[in-house]
Amino acid sequence: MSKPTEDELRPFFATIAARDTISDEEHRALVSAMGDRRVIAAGTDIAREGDRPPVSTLVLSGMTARYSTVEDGGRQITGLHLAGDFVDLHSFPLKIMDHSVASISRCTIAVVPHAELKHITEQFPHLTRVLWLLTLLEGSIHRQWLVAKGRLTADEQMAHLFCEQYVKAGIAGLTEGGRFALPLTQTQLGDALGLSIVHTNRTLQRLRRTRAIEWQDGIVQILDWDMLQELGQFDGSYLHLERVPR
Amino acid sequence: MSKPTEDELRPFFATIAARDTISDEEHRALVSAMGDRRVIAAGTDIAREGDRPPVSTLVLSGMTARYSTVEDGGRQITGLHLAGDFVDLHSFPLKIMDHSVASISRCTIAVVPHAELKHITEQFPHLTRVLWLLTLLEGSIHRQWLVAKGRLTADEQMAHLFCEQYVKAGIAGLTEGGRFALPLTQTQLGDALGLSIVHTNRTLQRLRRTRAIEWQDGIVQILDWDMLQELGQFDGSYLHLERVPR
DNA sequence: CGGTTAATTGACCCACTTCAAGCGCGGTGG
DNA sequence: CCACCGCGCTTGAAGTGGGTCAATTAACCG
Repeated sequence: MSKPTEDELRPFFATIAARDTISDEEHRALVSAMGDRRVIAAGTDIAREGDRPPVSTLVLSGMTARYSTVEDGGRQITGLHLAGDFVDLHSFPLKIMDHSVASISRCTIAVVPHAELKHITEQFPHLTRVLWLLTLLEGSIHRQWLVAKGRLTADEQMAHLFCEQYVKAGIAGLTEGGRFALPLTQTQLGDALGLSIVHTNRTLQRLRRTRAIEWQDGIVQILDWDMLQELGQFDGSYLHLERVPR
Repeated sequence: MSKPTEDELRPFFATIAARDTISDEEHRALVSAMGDRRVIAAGTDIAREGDRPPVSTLVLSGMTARYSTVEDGGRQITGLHLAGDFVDLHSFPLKIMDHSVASISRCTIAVVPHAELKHITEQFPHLTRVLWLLTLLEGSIHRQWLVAKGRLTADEQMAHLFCEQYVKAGIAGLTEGGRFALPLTQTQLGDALGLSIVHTNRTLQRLRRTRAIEWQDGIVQILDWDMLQELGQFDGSYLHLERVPR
């Protein structure tokens, strides 16, 4: 149990820096709002539907997913989160979780008490707008997933997801030579795409056969970014990668 | 051209009041932030993808939709908005529109300059959290649509959408005797559900045959709420209808 | 070395799409 | 006044993308 190091917080500040500049004072305010870091095993629920968490969770390393389940036992993953993502920052204004968040791999997380966030909204209006922005990026990604699920084929949708994860990892500084970690099982990938396992497997085989990507042992290697982007009709502008004063 | 009346703003304040209580001072701050009201014809774009709107738009009457288009010309509606909805409040922190918003029926709208919203974030931290909350409800609804699209059948999904629209209209005070306005064409309904027109039509016929709803001339009449809710596996908790201090 | 979980494959089925056509209605221009 | 058009809705028929069921293999693990 200890505060997260500046190094562990780098992906977080990188995701902010990709959209706006914050002052040293704002930076310090965020750092001092952090509670202790914690390591959690793969497959652990971080927050559950119906919870009223007194803290929000920042991912320092590893991958998490938000998901909901339906009556017949089906599961839909509605978001994938890596280091730098404030997975349930929205529980600060919303108060009650309307879905669950779980670790997918072993993760390091830091929690930020809602009382600290409240203090930020009272003392740092610009920083508040930046945090607000972070929660809205989520919504933007949700919309893109909706478009993909509603109007693209499974092949296009899967390519789109790989594009998105690659760009997101890049922002957080977690790519190297076109490689990044995607420690998902095919079942989980299918739950994110809203596809059956069988079809997920076959779609993935087709995608691999295009030689646009490789994916082994939880590591994706981009082989042909242009092709992948075209396959997925990917246009990253919904990720709002412009440094604009907010 | 004139400021919106208190009467026109009632649905807006009702959507807030369903989640939190705001002070008279906060109420006045919102009212005074409003710019002139405007009437726009059906089928008009209010904001377009790529725009950098200097204002956010509040719907006073009528229905609007947010949508994106894909390469083959397909359109996906990612949200439906009625009186009381702040359709592009998220453009305040995000700055750039990542999708378009259009009027579906003839609408009355009011615009709120971003400068006014900025002022609110500087002077009214609690009100800021409430506005933040409003933008997060959007995300919550997006997630629910994702779950429906990914894991429910077309019949379930359509029933779910009718449930959601009914509850949302109720919050805004726009229902009466189980009736509310839903001035969509079947094509638009299909675009919201991510279905073809033909299948939308047939799914709607099946739904009508259950006698859970009637839908004529843009007016929905709920006939059997329990059945509709069950058909759509609808649980409204994602709409966050709890008055909780934020 | 048995047990479990992830990935894979085959076979069959059905929910949803696409293509095509027809109908009713309101609007419009000659 | 009517012929014509476009749009929204509806229906039929045929095709297909993706689901379900079932079984096999491979890797890991205690």
